[in-house]
Parts: sequence; structure tokens; C-alpha cells
Amino acid sequence: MPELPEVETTRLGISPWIVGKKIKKVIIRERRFRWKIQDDLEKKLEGKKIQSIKRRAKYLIFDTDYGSAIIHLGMSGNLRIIKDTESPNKHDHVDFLFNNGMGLRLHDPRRFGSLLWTKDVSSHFLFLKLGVEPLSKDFTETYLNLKAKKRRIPIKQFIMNAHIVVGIGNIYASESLFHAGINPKTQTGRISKKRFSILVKSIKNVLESAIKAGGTTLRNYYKTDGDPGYFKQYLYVYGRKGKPCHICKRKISSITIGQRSTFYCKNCQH
DNA sequence: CTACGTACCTGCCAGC
DNA sequence: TGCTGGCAGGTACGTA
Repeated sequence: MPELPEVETTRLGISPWIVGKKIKKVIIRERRFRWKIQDDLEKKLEGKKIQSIKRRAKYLIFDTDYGSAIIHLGMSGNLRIIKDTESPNKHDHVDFLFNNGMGLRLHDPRRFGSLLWTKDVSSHFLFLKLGVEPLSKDFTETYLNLKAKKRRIPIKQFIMNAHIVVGIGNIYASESLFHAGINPKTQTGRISKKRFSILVKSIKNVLESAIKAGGTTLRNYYKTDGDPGYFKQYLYVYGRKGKPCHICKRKISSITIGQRSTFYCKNCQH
């Protein structure tokens, strides 16, 4: 499901409801996720107050007085604010209930997501090898140019590699490359610094616009208030195989790169 | 480093 | 109508 904009939209949606709130009870109906939820996670969280919700890559980090919960939404996960009297539906695997009668519900049909607990986020194995945040000032053409040297992989795989830059998934990789006019198959090491500059701007633009629109809803992603994200209407290539390019009217092509479907315009991207 | 495959899951859709 | 295969927004890991 979610790429960076959807995770960020989720963070923005739930923060006002739960930052500063004390966790009264944690209900876990299903522990089998990407990693099994540890047996005493309820005990770790109950009674603690949520100090802040941060995001690193596509991970949401719930800092408490002592220790943090880390949530990843995988392909199909979402988080929603509920009243603690709302009965669970299928795949509503975890509830965090607060003192004020509200709760946070984790729903994830495919269970590729995760819910982990750590005393120290900065030393957690998930965060050790991550690349830069695309919306930070560290993400520049100079950085990409440095990392790109002699790399022969297609540029699309390169920008989807979380060791290089985090948060860019299959939708926004295709979209960013379209706006930058770069063919997704182009060998990374053969792209000029000038073109990297354009690519960096495109990525930041696409991600920021998608956050403003509340993310992209294709099937089962919904914002925390239950509404869909509206960025789908701004997609230029993703999911548009055979449809006319919004710029040149020629048909959008679809190929596979790194076992992932990839969309681009043969006429606009070189 | 690269390419490729495996694994973890459920749901949906097209085609027969 | 029902079955089957393929595909889906992610990512860690293993092998050559």
C-alpha cells in the first residue's frame, strides 16, 4: 500500500488524536505479521504516554516515556482513529485504546506490515542502513551523483533502493521519472549531474504534491478519517498503460523492471 | 556490485 | 457460476 506520502498522511491524520494520550489498553488479535509481534508488547505499551509520532522512511515511530513502537504498513495496512466501542472487522488486528474513549486501529489484510518495540530507535536494525530522506536538504543531485558512480542498474531500481533514498515506491518512482523526462531503464551511472538535479526536483515535487492531496488511493488505502487520498487523479503514467500521455497523447507503455511493473512514455522520456 | 529468486499474505479481477 | 492464474502500494534475505 503506502509509500512515503501515504505514511506521512497517516502520521498527520492520527497525531492530533493521540499525541499526549495515555495508552490504557492494547488488544492484539493477530500476532503473525512480517515479524511476529512480541508476546509482551501489550505490557510494554500499556500505561505509557505517547510523546510524539515521527516518520523515518515508511516507518511510523511512536515515542513513549520509555521506548518506542515502530509500525510499518506493508502493502495493505492502514491506521484509523476509532471509538473504543467499535467492534472489529476482518483484518483489524490491533487496537490501541486511550483514556478518553478513543483508539487507534491497525488494519492489514496481507500482514506484510509490522509492529515492533524498541528501547532505542537509532540503533534498531531496521534503521541502520537507510539512505537519506527525499524531502530533506540532504537529498541533492550531488548526493545522487556520488552514489550513482559506476552503477549499472536501471535508474528506477536505484531510486527505489532504500539504502540510497527512502520512501519512493513503485507509484512515485514511475511518476517522478516521467516528470523528469528520464526513461526508467536508463543506466544509473550514465545520468548526468544536470539530469539528477531535475530528478531530485521531480521527486520532491511529486511527493509533496501527493502529501497535499492526502496520498494515492488505488484500492485499500484510506486516510485515518476513512476518506481516500486524491492524488490518483494527478497520476501521469502509473496504471495508465495504453492510455494517452497527458503531454504528447501517445500511448503509455508498461514494462517490468526488477519484477515490478513500470509505466512510462516512450516519447517524453529518454 | 548485480541479477535473480524466495518468502511472507489476502483479495480482486480477467479469462476460461 | 466457479475455478485458476496473475497481479497488487513492501522489503529482507539467500545464492551465484
